[in-house]
Amino acid sequence: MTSTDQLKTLGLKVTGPRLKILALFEQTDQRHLTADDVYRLLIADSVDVGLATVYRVLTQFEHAGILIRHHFDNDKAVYELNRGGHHDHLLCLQCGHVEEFFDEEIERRQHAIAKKHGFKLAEHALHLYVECERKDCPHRSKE
Amino acid sequence: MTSTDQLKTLGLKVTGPRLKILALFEQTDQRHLTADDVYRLLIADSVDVGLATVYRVLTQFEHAGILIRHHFDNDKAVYELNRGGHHDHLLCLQCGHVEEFFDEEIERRQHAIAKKHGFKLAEHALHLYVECERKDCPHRSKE
DNA sequence: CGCGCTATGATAGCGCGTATCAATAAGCCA
DNA sequence: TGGCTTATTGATACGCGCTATCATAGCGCG
Ligand SMILES: [Mn+2]
Ligand SMILES: [Mn+2]
Ligand SMILES: [Zn+2]
Ligand SMILES: [Zn+2]
Repeated sequence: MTSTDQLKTLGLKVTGPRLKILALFEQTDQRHLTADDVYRLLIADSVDVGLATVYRVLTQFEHAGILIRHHFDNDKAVYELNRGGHHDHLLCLQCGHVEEFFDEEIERRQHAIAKKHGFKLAEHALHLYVECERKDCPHRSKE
Repeated sequence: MTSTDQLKTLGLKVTGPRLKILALFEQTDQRHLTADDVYRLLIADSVDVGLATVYRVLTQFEHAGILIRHHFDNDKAVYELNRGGHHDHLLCLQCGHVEEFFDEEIERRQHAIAKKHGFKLAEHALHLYVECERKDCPHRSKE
């Protein structure tokens, strides 16, 4: 399905900013982007967009299920394309490198724990903060 | 060990605000407090303290290992007394009720996952967001 | 005590994100 | 297609949590 159709299906008007932001997430190799990342990348690509619009569209896309928002332990939220498969994150404290993982058993136990306490698990956040073993961190990219 | 001795041992001057804040965490039944919670509780107890001091002391206590800071998925950080045993948190989305748990197997797997990816686990955050089963949430207290 | 230096508290500032509001443009219908 | 209605955009002001600044107060030590 084309991006235009995808927006229409969700009842969102097909506008320049929405198409550009969606295209950005589909094309970039950086999976996890902050609002400011998106804004800068668009500006650098000569797309004249406002920061407020970026924030609004990201929120709309999140509510529409196109994007997923995460709040790692820094001050800014990051978004990534919702590719359907749930995963959790491992983050290097030195360089900020982000890696994804999924552990069936941990997922199972989370549900069991919630149930044992008399609740129904709605969502969860599992963030593993790690340190590169070597002094010269192998993951030097910003991300 | 008395609170005064505890502060001295840590190389912190024994001051009114520090003693009062420490006493507050040791006495209150609310385990997890925001900076503003602490500020309001002290003011309500006729302790004349500044908000900036509360923020500073909480940070110092965290670095000293007296307190632990958490960032649940709202905008403000919460602190709790470091009672030695690690635990993770389960949070009700309806009423904000917080419950603590510890799962040996999940802890083990977190280390294994970090290792498998070539890192050493430094810390982690595991937050289970749940919904009360009943419409009339059983946990109506604020926290 | 009395001195040096840290701690305090009022307040200004900072960063991320949201609300406001006038101008613009998407979608729809004739 | 041309106009009309209404959602969207973008510049900017604002809110909130927290930190920096700086003059004053008070802790600790001789
Ligand atoms: Mn991811
Ligand atoms: Mn706790
Ligand atoms: Zn998970
Ligand atoms: Zn844990």
